[in-house]
Amino acid sequence: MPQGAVGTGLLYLWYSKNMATVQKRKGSETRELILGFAESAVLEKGFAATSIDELIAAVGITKSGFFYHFKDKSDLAKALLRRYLDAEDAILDDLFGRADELNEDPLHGFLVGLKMLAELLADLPATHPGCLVAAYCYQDRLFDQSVRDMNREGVLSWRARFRKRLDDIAERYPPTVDINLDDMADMVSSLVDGGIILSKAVRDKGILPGQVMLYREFVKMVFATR
Amino acid sequence: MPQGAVGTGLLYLWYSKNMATVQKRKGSETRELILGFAESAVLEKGFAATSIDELIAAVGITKSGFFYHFKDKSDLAKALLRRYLDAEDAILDDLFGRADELNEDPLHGFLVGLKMLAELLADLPATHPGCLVAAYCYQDRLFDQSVRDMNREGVLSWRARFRKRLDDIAERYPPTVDINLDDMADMVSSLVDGGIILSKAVRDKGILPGQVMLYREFVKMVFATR
DNA sequence: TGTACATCAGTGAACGCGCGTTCACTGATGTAC
DNA sequence: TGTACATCAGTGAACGCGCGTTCACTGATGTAC
Repeated sequence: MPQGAVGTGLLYLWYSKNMATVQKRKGSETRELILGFAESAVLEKGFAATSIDELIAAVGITKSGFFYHFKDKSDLAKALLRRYLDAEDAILDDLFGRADELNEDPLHGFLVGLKMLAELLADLPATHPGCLVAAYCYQDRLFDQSVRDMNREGVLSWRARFRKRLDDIAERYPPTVDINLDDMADMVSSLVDGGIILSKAVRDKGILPGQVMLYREFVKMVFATR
Repeated sequence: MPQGAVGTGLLYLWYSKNMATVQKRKGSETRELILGFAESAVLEKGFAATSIDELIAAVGITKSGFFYHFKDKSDLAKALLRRYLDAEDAILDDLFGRADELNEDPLHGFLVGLKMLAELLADLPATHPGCLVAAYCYQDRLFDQSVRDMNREGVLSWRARFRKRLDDIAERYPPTVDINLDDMADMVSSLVDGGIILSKAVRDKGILPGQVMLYREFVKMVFATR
């Protein structure tokens, strides 16, 4: 989820280092640059308002150069989401993987992971740049079915990821209340996506990590050892 | 928040009744029609992709007719958000007002209100059409400062609304855990905005009310009478 | 080691369409006297 | 009750700019023999 900021940040860094000296780039590097600028533009203005002209101006190629990398604009949309979903997955795999290594109890591992997630979110330099899934949701009609399906699968993969953890926890710590674990898994996505919106709207980057910490509190109460 | 659906639905109804027989409309009715079509278009495709042409085609006036009602497109954006925020406020006032009448205990009143909110959301004919605040957040750069400020105030008014309730509850039922009540008030917005996104992405209208009911569970646990 | 050809990563010019905005004008209804 | 004027709710035509897309072409690098 924080990939927006991290990825974009790295790209800018790369850009200032490698572009200052004019030199031949590899095609895949240009493609990555386009995707990087496109992602932050889409999160700030939406897909329709992000023009190919502004992307090529930022990257320093001509329009035909763009169409060498993407067959049309909707191909860009697809590549953007694919890249975003993969990056998100990698970050969560890494983060919760590290949390698990530190702790073999499923509940404690999850709580540590949530804390690390909140800290990662709190350490972003500015407010979270946004979630592409959310952005695409609110521009649904712009995309074809394959993109909408990717978006759906993205959400469902988060559900599956956290549902699995909750199942492992529930096995050892029976819930103190009657609760739907799919809903509780979805709650992570809800609070992150909702928290991003609140942080952006209020312009207070603390709100998002605060919401994650509240979820952590909720988990502790649901699986409290009485 | 459900105003999107409810409002739009009513407008369509009005439209089919009153527009079938060609007759002179009052200007304010035309304006409302424009706003209704614009709102659902913006929630489906974003503001930039919503053209004045499509709105006037839907309403049945010429382009100049549009500019009689709105001085430019950004004036439409402003009117859209103003109307949305007011409608949302009215709905919440009404809903929690009714819940309070049924119950004088602040905790029980809140729990009843949350239940009613979840039911209202569950009873929508389709997935929730979306929250304009969230849509605008993800198209930030399209709007001027006054619109961004309206969005901010919208979120903060939800915080104040629910914070007040939580304070009243906490006075009678001391929280069982150490918790930031501002964050807990924001959680309603988070879960509603996040839940809308999940419901839209997964195309399952049950997710949103499910998230509200989880919040209700959380409130019960935080203010549990031991 | 040299040459032939293929692939990669683009360039440059042109295209037409849709967009938001402006301007002079209008016909029906409302109001003042 | 009749007339003069104002306001309301639009119309019609034109504007230029920016957009996504296409097409024929190119110069540098990689690969086969």
